Amino acid sequence: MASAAIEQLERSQRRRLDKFNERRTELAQAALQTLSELGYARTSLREIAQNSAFSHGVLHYYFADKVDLIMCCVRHYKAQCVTRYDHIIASASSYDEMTDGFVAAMAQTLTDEATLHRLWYDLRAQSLFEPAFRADVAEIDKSLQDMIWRIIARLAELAGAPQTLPPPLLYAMFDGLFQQALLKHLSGDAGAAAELQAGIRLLLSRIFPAAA
Amino acid sequence: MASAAIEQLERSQRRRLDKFNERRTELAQAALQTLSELGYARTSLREIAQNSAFSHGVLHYYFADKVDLIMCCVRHYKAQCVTRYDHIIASASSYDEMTDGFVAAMAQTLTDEATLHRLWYDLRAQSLFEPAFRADVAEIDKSLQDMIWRIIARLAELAGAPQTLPPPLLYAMFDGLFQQALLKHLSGDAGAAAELQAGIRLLLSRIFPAAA
DNA sequence: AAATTTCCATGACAAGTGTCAAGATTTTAT
DNA sequence: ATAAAATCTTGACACTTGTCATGGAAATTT
Repeated sequence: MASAAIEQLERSQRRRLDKFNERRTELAQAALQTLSELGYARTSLREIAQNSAFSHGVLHYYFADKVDLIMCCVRHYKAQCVTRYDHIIASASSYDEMTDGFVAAMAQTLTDEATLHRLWYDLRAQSLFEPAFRADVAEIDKSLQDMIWRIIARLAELAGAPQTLPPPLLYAMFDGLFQQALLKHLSGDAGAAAELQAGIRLLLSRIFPAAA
Repeated sequence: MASAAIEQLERSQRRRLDKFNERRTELAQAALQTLSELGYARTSLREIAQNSAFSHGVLHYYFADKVDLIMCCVRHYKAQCVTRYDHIIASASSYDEMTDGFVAAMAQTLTDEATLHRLWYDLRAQSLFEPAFRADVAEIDKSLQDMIWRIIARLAELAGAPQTLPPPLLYAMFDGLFQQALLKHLSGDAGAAAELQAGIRLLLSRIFPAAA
C-alpha cells in the first residue's frame, strides 16, 4: 500500500527533523553558557564550539550565521525564564505568603542566575543598535512584563485592593530594581540580594498601601 | 633671576599639558560619536580615528590602550549628562511647573540624545562582564541617582510632602522607565516620548499622592 | 552488504583587530 | 636659523574573526 510507505517516510523525516532540532538546542545551550560568561562582544563561534562537544564547523551546519545562532539562544533563554514565578502564583493563598515567596524567588534568581541575566541585559542593549535583535527582544520583554503583571494582579486580588498602575510601568520599576541589584551583586556586594528584597517590599507597600 | 625662568618653564609645561588634554577630549568626543552609532561590540579604533581628523596611530599616542580610551569617553559623557536637569530645579517655583519641566526635559532627552543613551546602557551592560569598567560605571550611576534625588527632593519640598522612598529605589524606577521608552523609541515607535511622559506623571502622582 | 545520505572535522580564505615601531612633519626652544 | 622635542602618519606584526569548501566518518536506506 502506498499510504503506509508515505506514512513511514513522513515518520522518518520527522525523526530526522527532531534530531536536528535537538542538536540545535544542544548547541544553543552551549552558546548560552559561553555568552553568559563572556558577553556578546567577546564571544566568538570558535569559543562557543570549544565549550561544546563539537568543532566550530558544525555551527554552520546547524545555523545559517551568527545572528541565527544568537536568536536561537535568546529564544531558548526565554523558554526557561518566563514561567519561573508562576508556581508562586498558583500556590500562594494569602498576600503575605505570596509576597514572601516572590521576594525570596527574586533574590534567589539574583544569586543563582546572575550570569544568565547579565547576558539578557547585554542582548537587550545590543538590540538598541542591531535591528535584527529587536523583534525577539521585544517579545521577551513583553513576556517578562506579563509575568510581573500576573504576580501583581494576583497580589491585588489577595489584598482585595484595586490595581491601577499599568503593566509597562510596573515592569519598568521591578526591572530597574533588579538591574541595579545585579550590578551590585556582580561587583561583589554581598548585601545586594538583601537590598533587592527590601526594595521590592518597599515598592509593594507603595503599590498596595492598604495591605501593609 | 632663576624664579622667573622656572615660572616660565612651568607655564609652558602647563600649556603643553592643556593642549594634550584638549586633544584627548577631542578624540574622546569623536570616539563617543562612533560608539553611540555602532555600539561597543562593533566599534574599532580605526573606525574611531576615521570619524576624527587624525589617523589611527595617534590614538596610541594619547591613550594607553582601548580600555583607557573608552574610560575617557565615559567620563566625558558623564560630564555633559549629570547636570542636565539642574536648571529645572533652580528655576521652578511650583510643583506643577517643575513637574511639567521635568517631564518635558525627559522626553526631549529621549528624542534628542537617544544614541548617546543607548551607548550608556550598552556600557553599563559591559560593566557586568568587564570589571575594568565597573568603578566608572558605578560612579556615573551614582551621579544619575543623585540627580534624580535632587529633583524628587525639590518636588517634595514644593509639594510640602514628606519624602520616604530612598534614592536607589527612585532612581531604579525612573531609569527602568526611560530604558523601556528608549527601546520603543529606537524601534520606531513615535509615541514612545508621550508614553514616557505619561508614565512619569503617573509615577509622580503615586510618589506624591497629595500633590495631585 | 552496498549505496546514499547525513553529519561532523579540518583547514583555508579574506577581512578585520589591537598594538607598536620607524620615520616624516610640525612645533617649540635655544 | 638651528637644534630639539612634540605630534602625527604610515606600514607592519601577530592574532582573531565569520564563513566556506573539501573530504572523511557515521548513520540510514535500499
